[in-house]
Amino acid sequence: MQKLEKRIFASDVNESNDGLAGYLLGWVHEVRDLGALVFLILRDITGTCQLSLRRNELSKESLSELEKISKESVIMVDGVVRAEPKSRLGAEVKVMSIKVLSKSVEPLPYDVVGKVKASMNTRLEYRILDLRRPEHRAIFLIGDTVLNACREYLRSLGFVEVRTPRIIATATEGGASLFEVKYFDKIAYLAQSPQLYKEELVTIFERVFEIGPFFRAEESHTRRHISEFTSIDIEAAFSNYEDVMDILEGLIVHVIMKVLFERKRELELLNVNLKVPRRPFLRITYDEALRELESIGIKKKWGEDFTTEELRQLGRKHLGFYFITHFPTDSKPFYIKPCESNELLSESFDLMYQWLELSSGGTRISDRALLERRIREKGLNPSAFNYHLKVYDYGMPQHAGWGLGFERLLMVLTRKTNIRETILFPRDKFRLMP
RNA sequence: GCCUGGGUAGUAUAGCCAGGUCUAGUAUCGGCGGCUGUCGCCCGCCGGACCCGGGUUCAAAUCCCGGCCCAGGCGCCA
Repeated sequence: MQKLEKRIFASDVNESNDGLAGYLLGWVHEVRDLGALVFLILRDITGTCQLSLRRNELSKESLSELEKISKESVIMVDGVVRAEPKSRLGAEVKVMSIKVLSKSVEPLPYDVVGKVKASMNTRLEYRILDLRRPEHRAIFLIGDTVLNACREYLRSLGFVEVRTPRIIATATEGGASLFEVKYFDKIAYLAQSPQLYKEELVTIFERVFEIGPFFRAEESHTRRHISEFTSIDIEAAFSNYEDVMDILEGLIVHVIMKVLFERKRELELLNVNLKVPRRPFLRITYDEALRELESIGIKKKWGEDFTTEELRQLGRKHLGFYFITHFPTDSKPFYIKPCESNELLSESFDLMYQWLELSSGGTRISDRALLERRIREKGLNPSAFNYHLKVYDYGMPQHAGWGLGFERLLMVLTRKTNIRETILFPRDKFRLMP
């Protein structure tokens, strides 16, 4: 087949390109065979477009290629873009020749067009077909913009991107929920957070961030938990919880503006009407949240973390993004700094979107003696943290930071209610494949 | 870890509670045929399924027990 020199993308197939000649590459999304006239919907990275083929105008070779066509086959066609009022899209490609580059099997185990519903299990079993649906692919195109916008924003504030180990010798935040791995003749663990490393690294770079996968061996089986997730983490020297809350707010706003600008088409595909939230985000304290719950008849013992039902109630009241601050010190990990005015409270916060926890952070303890005390109070063994504690002897500035769940943020931005939809290949207690 | 619900063609479902009329219905899908403007094309014919094992019963997709698998909720967390 002779190839015209210019590749035309699906998004080029519109009225203003009437007369444009070239070739198209992509996957057969749909086939509508009317006999003498055949319509194919072609899908490429830019979207879908319609191809029209008249059997009596095709060569013998192209006709035999056309007989091989099946949904999801990879094809190449030569053709011309035509403004076409008879097509609802206003334009189509009049095909001169067609070649099947890679034939797909029939029947496919999964309906890419979406005429028939698929269960979450089927979708994940055939994830690579599931992702071919434009509205599923759109989630990850938005995700790409989110990651880019995060890097752009944090670097603009002087943060340095770092990479810390995924394979660690001991727990960072308590003993539970770690995956064991065989490490030569030793037992090691998969990191559940970069917490201690990023704190140490502020003594080198002052401001660091890391975007990467972390692992939690939680028994959770819910729509918002997976065992391998992506965390966006920052840590900043000479800063407290309020400083990093401002950064988090600014990041969310920047990300949303960027997504609105770069991913209009994807947002439309997902039918999402995204709005830039107004700053500053609402901030309520733990004690205020407790009073709000009490006013609707939920009495809660002071000191405990919120249950899911309580968060749902708070989320009903506070739509959109908001912070809950000043959690009881004992409900937080050992490295969170207690308030100087009241040691029972901590300089901590969670960023919420309605009832979903997106991020949690705070001012960290920068004094070694206090940190050791808190480790002990948490029932952990300080000697397990020897390497970390030593760092506090070498000049440790006040610092603060947070960790933001990337997939959860993506859930919020794409209005998805199951986190498995916002990660390409989810891992949970029951799923290790594909 | 605890609790709840579910498993019927490739996919998604009806049927199950109240066992027989289920030779298991429908949609999509696949095969064949027809169709020159479809756009979730349409029309006709054909094809394909009761998770596994045991039990109850004259009779089991349906009831009971065990197993496997899946979905969701709680606690915990991002």
